[in-house]
Amino acid sequence: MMAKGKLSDRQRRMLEFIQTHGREHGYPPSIREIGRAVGISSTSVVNYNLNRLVEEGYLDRHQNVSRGIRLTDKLGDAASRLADVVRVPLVGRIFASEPVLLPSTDAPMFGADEAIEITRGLLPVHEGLFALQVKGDSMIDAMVGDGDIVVMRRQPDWRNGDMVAVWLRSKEETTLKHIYKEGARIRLQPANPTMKAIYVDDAADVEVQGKVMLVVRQLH
Amino acid sequence: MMAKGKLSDRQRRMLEFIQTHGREHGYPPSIREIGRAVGISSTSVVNYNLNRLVEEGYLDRHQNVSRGIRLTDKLGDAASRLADVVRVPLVGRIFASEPVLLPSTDAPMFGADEAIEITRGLLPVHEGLFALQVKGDSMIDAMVGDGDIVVMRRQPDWRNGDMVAVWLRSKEETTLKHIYKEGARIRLQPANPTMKAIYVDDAADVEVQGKVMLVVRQLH
DNA sequence: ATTCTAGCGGAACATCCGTTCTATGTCAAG
DNA sequence: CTTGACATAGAACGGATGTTCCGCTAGAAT
Repeated sequence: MMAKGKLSDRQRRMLEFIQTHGREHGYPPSIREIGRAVGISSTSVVNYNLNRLVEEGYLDRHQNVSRGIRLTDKLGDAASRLADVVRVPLVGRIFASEPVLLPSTDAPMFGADEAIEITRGLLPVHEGLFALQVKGDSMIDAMVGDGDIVVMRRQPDWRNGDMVAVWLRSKEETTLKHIYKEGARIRLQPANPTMKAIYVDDAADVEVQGKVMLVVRQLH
Repeated sequence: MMAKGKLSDRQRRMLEFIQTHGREHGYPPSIREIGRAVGISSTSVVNYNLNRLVEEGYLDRHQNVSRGIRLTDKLGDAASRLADVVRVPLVGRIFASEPVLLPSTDAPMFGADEAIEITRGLLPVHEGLFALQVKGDSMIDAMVGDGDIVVMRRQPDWRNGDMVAVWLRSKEETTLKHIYKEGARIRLQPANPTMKAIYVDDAADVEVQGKVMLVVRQLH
């Protein structure tokens, strides 16, 4: 006998199929389609197990409605919750030796064939974002390595402690640093606590290109 | 006459209804439901306008399938691209001084109330994943800082060059390193190229806890 | 042994639903 | 005015789909 709260193998496969079918087709499967997929010849058996899944809280059903099935979020299935994503254009690369290439227009994604998708929950803001891929090992003091993707927000203003991409005019160099205003001068603090800060006397020498919101490193 | 590429008021309302219906019920509306919602008595008229919307690229339709409608992303609707998300349980924290806390069961998300959502495109695999938040600055040689989130895959085997979380039995220490087998001994290479590798003579001394797939750093 | 329940299979049924056909009206082009 | 494309309405048809009923089996409970 099947213990309460447990799912049979068939029921697990049914859930998985409903999940997959919804993702691939945009609508739920019919009873007969479910039966065909998991190897049940009788529609009444599919119906029976669907009702069991409703009892266990995995499904909602609408009576007398074709494909009237909805997955609940009991499985933690992403498709059932409104976790939508933000599409961030990948506008280029970032070197130490060049200023940040800012997106030329504010028109979102216009002509940007490359982009990465980030779930909304990972980002505090969702507008004015763009992404750059770091080239080379020059940003190691910011704990950012070769190939890492930096998601930034285009904004000229900043607050103490923000991590920003700055272009140092005198050095002709782009770096990622935490920025602090200390009286007349500006302190640029590496994220790596074992490294020392840089002090800039002339505030006009630092050009803030954007505020870093997220760093993503993909390992293969 | 209706200009090419333009939508009539009816068609706009149809699109909006299909969108809303999908969000509220989990499945698309039938032709008659659409007609009722936008004030069309004839099913053939709804059918006609649906085909027009397909021509304009707003819809996909499956023939002879009830509710066989899917919205394309032409409207920029987030709901149409909300399926590509993987939910990764955030099972704990990772210290240098303790072994990695592995998820006790393989049952997905069991009891894990905390989780992060990652878009599928960012991860090469979507199973057996769990996430840990790094506590402290002890992983700086892996370019991983305090508060960073490490997404790992539970797997005992590894290949040369993989970045893995290892527990060094003799040192009683957890680190994140690139791992290489060099003859009898094992080389553990920090991600930071300015730092030196560690060599372990006894292969039994290293216990691979998981393979690192992704590192995410959120700046506030 | 008997009873009861969970689970399965098959068939019949009513309805839901997409498709198709015919008819009507509108409006601009000829 | 005539023509033709476009849009709409209504009705009918057939297949798709959910529901229900009956019978069967295996195993646990009595």
